[in-house]
Amino acid sequence: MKISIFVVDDHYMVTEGIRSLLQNEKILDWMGHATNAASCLSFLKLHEPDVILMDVNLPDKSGIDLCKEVKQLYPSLAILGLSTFNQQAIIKNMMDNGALGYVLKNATKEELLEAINTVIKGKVYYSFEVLSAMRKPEPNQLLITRREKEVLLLIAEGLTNAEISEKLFISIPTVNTHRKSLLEKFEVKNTAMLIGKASKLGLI
Amino acid sequence: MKISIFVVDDHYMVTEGIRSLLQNEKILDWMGHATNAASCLSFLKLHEPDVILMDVNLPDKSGIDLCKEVKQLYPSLAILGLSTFNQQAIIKNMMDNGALGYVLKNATKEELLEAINTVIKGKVYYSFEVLSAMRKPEPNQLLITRREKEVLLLIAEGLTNAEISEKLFISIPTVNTHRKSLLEKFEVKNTAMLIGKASKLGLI
DNA sequence: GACGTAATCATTAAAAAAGATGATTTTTTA
DNA sequence: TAAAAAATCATCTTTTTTAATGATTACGTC
Repeated sequence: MKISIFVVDDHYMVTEGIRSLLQNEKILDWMGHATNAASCLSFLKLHEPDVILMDVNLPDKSGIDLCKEVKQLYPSLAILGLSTFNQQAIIKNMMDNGALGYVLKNATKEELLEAINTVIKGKVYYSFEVLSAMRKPEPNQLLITRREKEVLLLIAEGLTNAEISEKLFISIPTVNTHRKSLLEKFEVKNTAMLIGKASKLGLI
Repeated sequence: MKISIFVVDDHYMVTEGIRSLLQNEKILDWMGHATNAASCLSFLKLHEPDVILMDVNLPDKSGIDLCKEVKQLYPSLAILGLSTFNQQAIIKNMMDNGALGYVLKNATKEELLEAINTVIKGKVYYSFEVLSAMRKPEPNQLLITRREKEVLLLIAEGLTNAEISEKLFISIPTVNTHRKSLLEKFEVKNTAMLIGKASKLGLI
């Protein structure tokens, strides 16, 4: 039986590249592509692919959110995360929200086929490069708590401690505590570095 | 006479997508692709394509630097910038360094062909979306001066005013002045927002 | 139900950044 | 070369952040 594939990516060159790579595989059935989350969801109301290749960055919502939604609506569907970024935070987030695997956009045809064949069986697939990135003993960015992340986002928006404390209904010293934890966990020494690093990691 | 095309992009899916899009165009001659700046330069020692499609983000050096180098070595070569990002700062930078046009990775086949046919004649090409982005009266990010940019980078690295003043051999008040200009030009109210915005714009 | 972590708040002090104004000297550029 | 823009420095004030310590409460997990 054929494996049906659907791709969600806003870059036409990428979807076309994938189509071109996979078109001669007799085991695969190309169902088309969507360029945003909304049209992906519409498509899924009418069709049911076996595997979705899903970009992490979409114009209307993040691939991570879309992944979550799709997985709730169609739990049996296998989702493969797709991105140019090889970053623990993003990858982990994607996997936590239901993706079964993760491949980079510089993956070879062989990697892509292996990924598809792996997730279709319900197993987890990471490409080689992703694995080696995951192994790196990166700082503790992933360990930041819910509250710390809220504070981080507000800092990035330019709010001062006083403003944050108002917005979150907590005291200024508390905001300060979170702020200090963030500096520690990110291993940086001030706000500028914090935002820089968080930005690089795609957290803001 | 055929137009020979060469692509520099580290994402295999993208180069494959472009190849697939262009393969049936009789007027074009596909010369292959490189996945990094170094192999692009090696290739150019042996061959001379008419047009290069060049990604802005390469693993070994930025497309902007590569663009500059290639243009110095082979002035007659037409370079088309290629990126997922539609940002004035990057686009302007690329064009200033010798690119003749700029297309996004979600460009259609028609756009791509038009871009190639335009730059081969020595004319400038912007895709529709790029043009509309350029028209937007974005802040004054592009107008930051050399010195301001230096200061910006050091701020992003986490240096304090005192440290920056030492590094650049200027007084602390001067650093402060630059810092304040940066806040103004970026239309932000503190360091956190500054770094966030600069990061989004790909300046750091 | 004990334990660890997260989240909360407090106090005090030092360091750094931001805001306001003004002024001089280079550099660029029209 | 004259005007405009950039880079430099100064003073002073206010706001904000960072640091150092300590402590209580809430919550989920084993």
